[in-house]
Amino acid sequence: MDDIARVRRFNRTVTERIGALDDGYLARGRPLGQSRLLWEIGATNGGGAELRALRERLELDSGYLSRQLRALEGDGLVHVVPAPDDSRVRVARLTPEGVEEHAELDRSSDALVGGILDPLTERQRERLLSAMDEVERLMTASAVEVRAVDPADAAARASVAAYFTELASRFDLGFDPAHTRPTPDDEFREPHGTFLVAFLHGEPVGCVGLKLHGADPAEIKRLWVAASTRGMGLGARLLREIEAAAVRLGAAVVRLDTNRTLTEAIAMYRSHGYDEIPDFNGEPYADFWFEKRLA
Amino acid sequence: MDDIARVRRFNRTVTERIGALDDGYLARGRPLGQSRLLWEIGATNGGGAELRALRERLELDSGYLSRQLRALEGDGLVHVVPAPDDSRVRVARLTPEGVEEHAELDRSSDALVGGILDPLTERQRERLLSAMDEVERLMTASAVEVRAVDPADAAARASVAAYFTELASRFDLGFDPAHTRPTPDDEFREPHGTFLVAFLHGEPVGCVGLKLHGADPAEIKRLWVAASTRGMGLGARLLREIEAAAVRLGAAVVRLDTNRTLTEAIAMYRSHGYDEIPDFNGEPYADFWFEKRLA
DNA sequence: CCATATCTCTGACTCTAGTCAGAGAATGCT
DNA sequence: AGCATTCTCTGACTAGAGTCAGAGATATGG
Repeated sequence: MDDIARVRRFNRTVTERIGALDDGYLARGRPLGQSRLLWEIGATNGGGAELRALRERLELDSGYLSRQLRALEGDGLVHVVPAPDDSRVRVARLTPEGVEEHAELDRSSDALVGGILDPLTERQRERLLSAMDEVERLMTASAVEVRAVDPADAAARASVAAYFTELASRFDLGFDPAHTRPTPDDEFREPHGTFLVAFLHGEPVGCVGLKLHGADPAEIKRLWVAASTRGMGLGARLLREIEAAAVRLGAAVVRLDTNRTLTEAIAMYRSHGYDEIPDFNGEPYADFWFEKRLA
Repeated sequence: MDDIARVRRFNRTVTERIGALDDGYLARGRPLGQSRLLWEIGATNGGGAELRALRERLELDSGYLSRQLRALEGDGLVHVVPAPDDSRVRVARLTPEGVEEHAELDRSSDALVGGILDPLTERQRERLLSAMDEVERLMTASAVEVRAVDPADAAARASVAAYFTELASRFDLGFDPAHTRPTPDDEFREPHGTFLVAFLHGEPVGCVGLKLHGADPAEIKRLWVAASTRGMGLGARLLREIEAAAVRLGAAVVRLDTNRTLTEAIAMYRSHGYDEIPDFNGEPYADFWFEKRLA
């Protein structure tokens, strides 16, 4: 059976079995939209959910949301009050009955999941759960989109900031960006270089920069993968894409430096054809230097 | 993370990624219901689809179906003609434009599946597909429902017929039900015994019978699993459930006979605590006899 | 041949989801 | 203080999905 048929078959079985779950049972005699909303309000811990945040998250029309809330208020499950600091903004909060109803949704969703797991033996269940984890991880990985972004762009800035924070927590001696060799934005812009950011659901979850040095080898810098998306091969993907960009921009060889505490990265460089070379840039925080000749 | 959270997480990722597929793109500017219908008509090979069959399969109201078909007819994608043999029945058939549109749906669905697979490396893709197969198999397994059924019931008859057909094709010397020791329905009815059938989507996909012999060991017979549902542990499940039924009906020991060509069954009996014993019933088609003491 | 059942179609509904254009209140900016 | 902006709400819609009660045509069993 070919790949596409396998995916379709998976699709059919899964939606039939799990789709029924969401639609039928979570509704509990109430329109699905209202249940979803109730769920989402209940998921925001503590002080209630701002309407504008709900609208954003569920992508609802403001009029539509308003009406849905009124229906839930009518059922006594929710009450909507002005936000304390800004009384244009309103906040939805579950009433005690709403909390109870939310818990009930929770329970019936649990029961439905149980309906899938219960008929299986312990071993089958364990295999199903691992396979689900694998599908979930790989489908998430395939939802990641990598694209070139201006280094001054908010997503690029956020990625680099996260990268520096990560270094500070991992390096034995901490990390201070001021002590590293600085890279002006322009060096990560074409034609001097490029900067790639990986997005998942619009959030940056990884980055990598490339800096050309004329006829000398180009330099790969700022390779970062968010903790939440590790183990999905995203590092390797960023490396592949930045190598492709390097080729496109005319580099025949790429180099990079790294710290001895970044063991996964070091292993990855080695397994992707990078050879260790002597210090080529005097970077104070580096312990290893690598080089790869591109096809 | 507990099991239920794992399933929910899986659920969220999968429906987001694959649900978008069905809804958004398969619609192609046409209401989803009509696309589904078009798809289903196209899926029936050759002579078109009888409306009553469509109604059954898609669980549609007859008025609703009628209107949907009219809309598709209006778009020139389908034409509906009376069935040649019974002109109360009508048959929907794709027009050449309908065939083209169906192929287009097919292609765009392929493209969306491609969108999931393409960003992955060859190895990741292979892992995703195997994990999908595993999820699909185990979720199908968990959708199987086993219940006691009267041996004269259509589902029981169909199961036993399928079982005999299977035996005929596997035994070296064929199989003729007339030559085996017959079992009147009543012996598979409580209090003399019981008969379990496994259903998947309402279709019988397995069965097993139990025949009590007073203080002597009870006998397990007619253990069958449809070819389409092998490798899901359904045989073991039927065995477990019939053993439980035996205990409930007061049997302390169960016995069974089997033919040497049924190697998977023999392996299963051994691994489920059955010990080989001498011929206890003189069944002409049997080569092995097993016994198990129940807890 | 007649009564009954089967199958499809039409008309008349209901519900849910969702969109769009403002109105009105509160806030922020200058 | 005055004006633009932000946020929520109301009214007035549209469209899809689905239900229900027959009507009309055709088959079938006695």
